Amino acid sequence: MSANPQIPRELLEKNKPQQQRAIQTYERILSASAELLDEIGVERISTNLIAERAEITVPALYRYFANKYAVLYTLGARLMDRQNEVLADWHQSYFKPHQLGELFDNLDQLVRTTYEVTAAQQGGLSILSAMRAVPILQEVRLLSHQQMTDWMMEQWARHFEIVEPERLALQSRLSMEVVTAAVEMALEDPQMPADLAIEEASKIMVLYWRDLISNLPPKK
Amino acid sequence: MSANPQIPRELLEKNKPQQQRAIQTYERILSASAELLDEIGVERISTNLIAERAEITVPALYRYFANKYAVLYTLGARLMDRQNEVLADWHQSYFKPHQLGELFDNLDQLVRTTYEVTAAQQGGLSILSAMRAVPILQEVRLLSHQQMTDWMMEQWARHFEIVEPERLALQSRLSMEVVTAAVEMALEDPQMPADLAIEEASKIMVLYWRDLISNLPPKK
DNA sequence: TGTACATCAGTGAACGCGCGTTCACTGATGTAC
DNA sequence: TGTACATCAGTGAACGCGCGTTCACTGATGTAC
Repeated sequence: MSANPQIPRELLEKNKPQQQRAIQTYERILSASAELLDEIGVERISTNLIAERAEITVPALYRYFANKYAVLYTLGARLMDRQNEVLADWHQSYFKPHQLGELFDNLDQLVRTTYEVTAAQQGGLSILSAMRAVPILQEVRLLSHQQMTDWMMEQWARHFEIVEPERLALQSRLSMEVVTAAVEMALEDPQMPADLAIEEASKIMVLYWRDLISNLPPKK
Repeated sequence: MSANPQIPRELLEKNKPQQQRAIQTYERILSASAELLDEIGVERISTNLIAERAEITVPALYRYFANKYAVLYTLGARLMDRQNEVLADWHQSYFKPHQLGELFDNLDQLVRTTYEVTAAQQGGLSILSAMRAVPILQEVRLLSHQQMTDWMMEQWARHFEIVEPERLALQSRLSMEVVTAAVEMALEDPQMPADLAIEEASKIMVLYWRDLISNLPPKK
């Protein structure tokens, strides 16, 4: 999990679970929290309810987490890490500077996998919205997106002459937000046809990035 | 304010403020709530804090609102209405079936005005995130977006032969989400250059909608 | 293999506090004649 | 213009409850010899 120096210390873990039994307890806390986030939202969740759902007592929760927000932080960081891993893997597979067509042909895979990873994480959508709604958690998402933007910039700068780095940074960042928005839209509205949403989001991204490279000189 | 039949009755208003003094109280409640949402988030806000900030007693709040969520609902509905009004006005001004170039030339105005309306509403960003995070409020945003999607569809269907209505519906809906995502991104990250974000979001929309009409037959 | 000890994991009971909401009320404003 | 009455607006005090967190503890697991 990404241990970032800019995250307040009280959100980080207290005792790490060491024995088998403890790891199970730890995971049950996270899993119960994810369930409750979906059911009642971040605004009604409580350590009492989490402990009850996880079938432990409250002080057991405080053995591994400094407070309520540390639990939510851990869920959030996990989801961010998974989403970022999807992006990095995809880049690894399809970013070939002399054959950018490959990138575009497989953009839908990136969107689809991001969707699937988020859908697969218990309470994924609720975790995302909790990260936006709770001030102390807002930085988690922000930092994660900023880091990924920087990373993407590097990939491009390695092979192309970047004329307007600020604009490329924004394009990268905005792309992450657009994909996330499409995924959230597909997940939150039960009537929404997910496949079509993924398809259309991919189309947007292809148009947007094709437009960029149409005037991007390769590095001499 | 949009009085929608699908919104639970307990969110709707109790006594409407009638006298001058009462209207002031009512507005002070909303304004205090918006401030607190920004400062501590939806998860820590309480009727006690709202009343204190608004310099009234708690039962005065309960005169006009059935409960805590009704206050948040009112803030949310106001913001949605303003955003929707921006979209409708803009359509009114620039949607000319035989000169679609006008639409594209002025797309940045739509994004910019949406940004400004959201930035101008006290606590705008926090209200948006609260609507996503609290289950009972989720429907407000969803219904509002669905209604606006339908309305947009109508505008297009009046002048063009819609071959794939489901896809156009999704394109309309996704466009709203993308613009909202860009606006939220610009508002939530203090380092973000808002102008550039607006510019890029507009570019995405132009590319996306140009691509659509390039193969859209006019109505015979 | 047994046992003494150290460390890890989880519990029972309690705390003070702020929460959302309601009640019976007083005070302010508007209106009919 | 005055006054009696109706309606609107806001208050003081109280309620029971679940909240987040901590304490001193018992029990389970691992390890050294």
